[in-house]
Amino acid sequence: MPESNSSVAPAKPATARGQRTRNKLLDAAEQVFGIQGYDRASIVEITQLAGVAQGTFYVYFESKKSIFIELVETLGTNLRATLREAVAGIDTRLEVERVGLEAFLQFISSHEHMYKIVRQCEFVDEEVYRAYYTRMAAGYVAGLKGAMKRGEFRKLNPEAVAYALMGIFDFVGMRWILWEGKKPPKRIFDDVFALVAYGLTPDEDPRRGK
Amino acid sequence: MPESNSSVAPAKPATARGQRTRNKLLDAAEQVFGIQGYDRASIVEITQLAGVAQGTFYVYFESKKSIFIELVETLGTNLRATLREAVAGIDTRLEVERVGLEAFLQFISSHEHMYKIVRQCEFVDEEVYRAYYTRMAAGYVAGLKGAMKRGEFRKLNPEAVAYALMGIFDFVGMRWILWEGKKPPKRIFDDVFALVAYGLTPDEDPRRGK
Amino acid sequence: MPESNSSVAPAKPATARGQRTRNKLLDAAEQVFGIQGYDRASIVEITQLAGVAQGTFYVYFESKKSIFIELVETLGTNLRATLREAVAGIDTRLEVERVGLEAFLQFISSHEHMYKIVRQCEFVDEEVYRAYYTRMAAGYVAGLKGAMKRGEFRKLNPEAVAYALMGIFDFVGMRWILWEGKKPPKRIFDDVFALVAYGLTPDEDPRRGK
Amino acid sequence: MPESNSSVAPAKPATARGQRTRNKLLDAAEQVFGIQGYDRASIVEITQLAGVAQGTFYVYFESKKSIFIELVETLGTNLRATLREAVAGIDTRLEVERVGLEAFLQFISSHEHMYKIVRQCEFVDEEVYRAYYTRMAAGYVAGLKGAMKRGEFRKLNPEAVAYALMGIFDFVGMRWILWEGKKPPKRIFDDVFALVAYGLTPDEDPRRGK
DNA sequence: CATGAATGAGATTTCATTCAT
DNA sequence: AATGAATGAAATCTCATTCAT
Repeated sequence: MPESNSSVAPAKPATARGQRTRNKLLDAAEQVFGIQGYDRASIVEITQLAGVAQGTFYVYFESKKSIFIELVETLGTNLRATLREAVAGIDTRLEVERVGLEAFLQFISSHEHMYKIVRQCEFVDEEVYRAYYTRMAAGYVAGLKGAMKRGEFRKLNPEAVAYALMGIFDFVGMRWILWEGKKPPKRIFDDVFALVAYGLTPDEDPRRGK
Repeated sequence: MPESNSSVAPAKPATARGQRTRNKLLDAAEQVFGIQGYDRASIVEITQLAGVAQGTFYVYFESKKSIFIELVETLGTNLRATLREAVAGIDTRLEVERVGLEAFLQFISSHEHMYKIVRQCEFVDEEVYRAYYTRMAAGYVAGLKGAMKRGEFRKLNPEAVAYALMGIFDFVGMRWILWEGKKPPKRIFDDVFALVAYGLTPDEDPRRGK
Repeated sequence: MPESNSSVAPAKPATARGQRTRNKLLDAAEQVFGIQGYDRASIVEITQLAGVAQGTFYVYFESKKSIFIELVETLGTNLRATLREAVAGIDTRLEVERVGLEAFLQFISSHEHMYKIVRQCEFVDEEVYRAYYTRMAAGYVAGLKGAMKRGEFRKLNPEAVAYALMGIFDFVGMRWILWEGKKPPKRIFDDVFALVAYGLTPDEDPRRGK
Repeated sequence: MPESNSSVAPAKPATARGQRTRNKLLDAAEQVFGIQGYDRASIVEITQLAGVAQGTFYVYFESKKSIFIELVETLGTNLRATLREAVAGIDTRLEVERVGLEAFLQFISSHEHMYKIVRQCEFVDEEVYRAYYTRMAAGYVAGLKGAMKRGEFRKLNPEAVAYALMGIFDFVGMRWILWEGKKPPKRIFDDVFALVAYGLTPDEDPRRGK
């Protein structure tokens, strides 16, 4: 596996046609990485699925690794944006959590490969992998701090809570969406959320429960 | 002269010397798979670390995949046994959870590679990967059902709760043990556990909290 | 990072340069398989003789086996075509046999490796091996039937005769061309042919003998 | 494939037990070489089929090649002896041929692997391979010369005839016994023999035909 | 006599990447 | 911008053979 040495870093495409080709490659890569995993995925397969020649790949991407990382980062950015938009305008934090969970499950339902892609990233570039969760956690922490200060949530270490919540969402998503192939039934969703709600809101909070 | 008929499935070693060699290989494999991940790990590296010749590997294991799977299954079995022993004799379920979390974090602290190994398994053999969590979940579910029946825990779907708890433990372990390199500070541990405790125990339960 | 999904079946070369490379490989393979036999032949040796890099082989052929089979089938097709052309226009069947034997010996004289290649095929792909002789026999049978119906040849089971003739030619070719390195002297050729002629033509046939 | 260097050439077994083990290995080797061919056959497989440990092989045989050659030579010797015995006491040469063909087909019927073993030999040790046919041919030549001198057979080059006959027998054996799995039907046998008979015996010979 | 552990050379195959066109 | 031929390093796996017990 020669490490690129000379060769200029590919520039962004200048023409619309170039832009299109680049996107075809990204889409194909999402499929292939999602199904085969990073190491088993091959550039040939990606280019074939994209319908271009092998050499074309290196017109747009520096390496296999670089397209993978771009993919992970794009997915992360999109997921966070989706969540932000989903909860915009909601005024109780607990409701934010409910809608957030809902939106998260929805997002991974329609990006079936994202799970595997993100997880593979741990082995491809640890830094990028951590950044993915670190940024996600940062978003949570901000929201949680506010809710704790306002007394909506118990006063607990916000980072601990953030990772706990991400863990719950991740595993529930894996169990039902990845393995079952569909979003969890309402009964499961409600119970997961109840656990979260009781865990987060102070006993005396009248709004608690649903 | 390859293109063989799958040759001969390696038998268990007949002598103590053989047993020793096999173990050296397993130990080396745990290191190498843990550091490099399945695909990047190479048999050469494993045998070098084990201090045997390359061909010796195939005296004891059928393939790279087979030693990996043996490793994952052994780790799973050991972890479950450790947890079982840790909580034996404890009579309140909440305390079981606390001790269980403690033991889990302890276990992965001393098997630093287990995390990555288990996660890689998703890409190596999906069935084995699912079995790992399915069995773990089954253990939880049994305990949770009892606690719910006795009124110690809220009545929620036990499988949902099992995966939620595994998710919490997994992510907290990742964040502190994997990334930080040490067990989470008491403050974090307590807050994670508080979240779980409030989430699980009914409001009126006098034993709740710590 | 092997353990792939059979990757991509090599397409026919798109450029003249590619076609040239593919042919160089086929030529080299004929030499190497002919001298070493299938199993002892190695891809390295073939590519070295062809003057290309090892990986280039797999640009044009799926596997060692596939190039070998292509070789056998090509040889069979060429031999049959050569025989067909050699006897075209000849009107007595006995003369056809004489010219055919001549042409056969000539063909293997100038394809010194063909013998060993075809024989190895029995161990590489039995079906291809049988097809080689089955097709050859079919050609014979057609001609023999006609000659028998016209009374030129004795009425004998045509398939039996076809295999007997192929056996004679094969063994005579082996004894003189393969082992001696040159075509059998006239005296041998004539006696072999006499045996065939007397065996095939009815006693009263005035044209019999030479 | 290391070539043996030191290590003493294995002596013939001293005990009856040793003799038994050696024979078990030879029998197993006949099976394995016959089914897999020389190169694909492995010592492990032979020893497993023989029910002994891998190392035991080298107590009795110097190498893979040496057991193979012993096998070929034994088969050749046995075949020739069988033919000799079958035709002993027969006084017309044509009848000798008929009975010889019969006996040949019978022999290979009951040594199903012999065909492939002998053919593989061409690629293992050319000298042994030629000796196999050379000796067989020598037997024929002797008999043919006599028959020709006595006027029983046409005067043709005896070696040419010998190889032609061996070719016929070989190919007929291949077509019916190897491929069909049973001896050729009487009709085929008779026609093959008729071809031979008419080819060999002078026209005026009153005994000709059947 | 017999065993089974150990070796290491060698074989096929894959694939990211480069480059001339 | 796009192509497809070519490369060569590296990976997994096989197996004849040796050796200590």
